[in-house]
Amino acid sequence: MSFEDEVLTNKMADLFKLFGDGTRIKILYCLFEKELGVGDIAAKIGLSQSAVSHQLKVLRDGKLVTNRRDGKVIFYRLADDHVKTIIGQGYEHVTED
Amino acid sequence: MSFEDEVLTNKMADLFKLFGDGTRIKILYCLFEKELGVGDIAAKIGLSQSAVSHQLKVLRDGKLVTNRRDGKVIFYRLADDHVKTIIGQGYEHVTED
DNA sequence: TGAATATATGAGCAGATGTTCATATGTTCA
DNA sequence: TGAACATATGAACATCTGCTCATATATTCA
Repeated sequence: MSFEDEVLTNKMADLFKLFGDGTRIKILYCLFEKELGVGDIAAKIGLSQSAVSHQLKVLRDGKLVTNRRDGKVIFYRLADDHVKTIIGQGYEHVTED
Repeated sequence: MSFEDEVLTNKMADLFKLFGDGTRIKILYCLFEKELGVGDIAAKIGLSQSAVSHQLKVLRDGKLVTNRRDGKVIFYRLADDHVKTIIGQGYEHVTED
């Protein structure tokens, strides 16, 4: 990485910004095992449907999650394995000694 | 990780928050190779001494950097290898295809 | 078609964030 | 000691963020 690459450093900052919020971390962690509907996520983390939906949009725009519709329910899942890897790194750092 | 662990998820979010700003990413990247004084960092990334100093305080409080004084200069360095690892993961994610 | 259910979205607001400007603190050296 | 240099810090300000509330959109099924 060339340090002077303003675009690249900002892209990285924008990526980490997505992980820099408790609600979004919880949403992502919810989806570690299996896809879930919006209502399920909201219930699990104890936030309103609206708040979760707004954050899911942020995560969608950031390409960290994808979704599919099945009837009335829209199921969300993690977009790729980097999400798990990055959260895993954060977890390790935070839980060290 | 127990998902319900509000404290843990917030700690993780606070960690990622540190990486979620272009200026801080640049500062951290500056320090990949060797320790640097505040003035050097400011010059490298093209920001005021004050702005850099403020962000260094944030990084210090977050335990991502440490410093030592040598005469008039205060040298900063990365606190541990997790910093490189986490930025590396972000870099990979951002530069993929 | 119309009611019920699930999700998305826009406006508004309070709190957080990052920069600048001015100034304080700390160190060296003549 | 006092001037010069390096860094830190506080206040002020504009911008960004994440939530709530109200409402729109989409789907199912009687």
